[in-house]
Amino acid sequence: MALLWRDPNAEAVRPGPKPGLSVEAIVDAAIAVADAGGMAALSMRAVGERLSCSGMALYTYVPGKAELIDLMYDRALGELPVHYPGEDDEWREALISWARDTCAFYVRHPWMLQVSQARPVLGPGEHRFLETLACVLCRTGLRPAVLRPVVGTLLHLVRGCAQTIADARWAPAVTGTFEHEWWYARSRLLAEVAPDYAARYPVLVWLHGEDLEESPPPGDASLTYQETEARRTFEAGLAVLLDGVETAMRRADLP
Amino acid sequence: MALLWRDPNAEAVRPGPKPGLSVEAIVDAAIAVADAGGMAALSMRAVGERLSCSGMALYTYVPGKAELIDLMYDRALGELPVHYPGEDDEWREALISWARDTCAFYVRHPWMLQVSQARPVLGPGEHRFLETLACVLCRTGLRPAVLRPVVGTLLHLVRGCAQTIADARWAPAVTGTFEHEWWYARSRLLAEVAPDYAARYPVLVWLHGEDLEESPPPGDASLTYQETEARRTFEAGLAVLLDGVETAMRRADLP
DNA sequence: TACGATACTTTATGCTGTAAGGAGTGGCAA
DNA sequence: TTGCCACTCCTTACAGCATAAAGTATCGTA
Repeated sequence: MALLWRDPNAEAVRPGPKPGLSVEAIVDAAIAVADAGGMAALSMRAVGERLSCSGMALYTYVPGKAELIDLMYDRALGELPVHYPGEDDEWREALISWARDTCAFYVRHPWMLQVSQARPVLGPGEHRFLETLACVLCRTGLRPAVLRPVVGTLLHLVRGCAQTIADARWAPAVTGTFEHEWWYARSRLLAEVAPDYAARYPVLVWLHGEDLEESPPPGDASLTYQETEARRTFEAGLAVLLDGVETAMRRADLP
Repeated sequence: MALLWRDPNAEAVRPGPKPGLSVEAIVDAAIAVADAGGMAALSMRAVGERLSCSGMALYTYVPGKAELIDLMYDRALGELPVHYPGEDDEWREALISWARDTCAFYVRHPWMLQVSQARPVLGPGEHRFLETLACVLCRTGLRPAVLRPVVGTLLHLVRGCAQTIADARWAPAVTGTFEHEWWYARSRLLAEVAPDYAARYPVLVWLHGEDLEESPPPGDASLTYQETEARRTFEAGLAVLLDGVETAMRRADLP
């Protein structure tokens, strides 16, 4: 896709009325729409409205919605940092920083998680993004064949956690109820409809402690229980994963 | 949601014409539609067509599309196995079996991955599913506080890999091109549009070897390159993660 | 000045979920 | 037996979606 790799400065003088818009402006507006209302709110009309023109006007600059989404995807990735400095033996700290930045990024732009990876976008933004991760990972000294699955696993963890956090934040807006109200109503309904709960799911009850029955535990009051739990999963899961990478390094006789 | 926990055998005799449909039949038909055409093809009219009735007839049995999706989600989870036998010290094998079954399940029903987790469904199917995983994990002897993030991380890995595999399988149907054609066209385009590729992304080139330039490596010919890579990520990523769990067990002075 | 390319609009088509209202069915009380 | 009415299912309608097609306004250039 030539649009992805186009040079924004190359402008040809052509007959006809001056363009009132630009691909850049359209992509930015589309990102703003998707950030505010999610992928579901991203319609050509909505983007056009933000730019004070009809939805059809966009088709002059962009072939269709699919291509616009590709452009949004690649452009948004550009806001991520590129360098994670540090010595080779500090790869773990760098990787944790990378993961936190990337997770926060996906939470900021949850619609990114709904872009199909069926045919990777292959734009400069995605390449830059993967190059950054590869740079950090190659400090471990592991071979490409070992690192490649680690790349995928890290991405799955980061994206999964970001998805959960984003879902938790959207929930009140979508369902119209706050978490504690919903939680209270559901647990009461559950006790009514499945009175033998503790007997049917003993291990689950053990695993979650009393969470399903009592109110959310104290913590950062600005975060929902779901989000707190998702962040715990992120930090602890990342630590477990990196422990596994260290095991692989030990097996390969690396420091 | 009482519909989720309803007893299918409890039938009340009521006036009026005999119902020609049932919630079960509708949910099954909806699952079949979504399996065949993805979440995008799941419309009330499409489900009605499969049952030889209008889309509006479904509203007699189900309050709306959202509730139907919840029912589909919970019912589909019922087809997963519940028991993963073995001694306590064979938890690793059991967990790998669980992960493979679950990944294959999500690949069979990719629409499951698009069901929002904003407000968990809380039906019997989901509880059974999580109880199964908890049963396998508690064999490690680790404490709930340690295991809970492992549950989340495992789910993220399995779902992420399944998503990638499902995307790879859908790609030809959606884009109309086979993987090798698409790959060939894109790499030619890439070389044209970014001639300095190897200089701009040196570490990425190192990480992927010559993948971006040569044809897919030999392997199971029935699988696409993308899917092969996704399966490698799954197996190797799972191994790394379980190595990390073993590290945690060693720290806790467990066998 | 006239041409023709470009920018943008309006209109139309066929999808979507679902609200509203109408027609037919059949168990039960009178 | 008759009438009632809860119930099932249908048709119609509406707003919103992507986008194809056609029409109009603008402006560099011959």
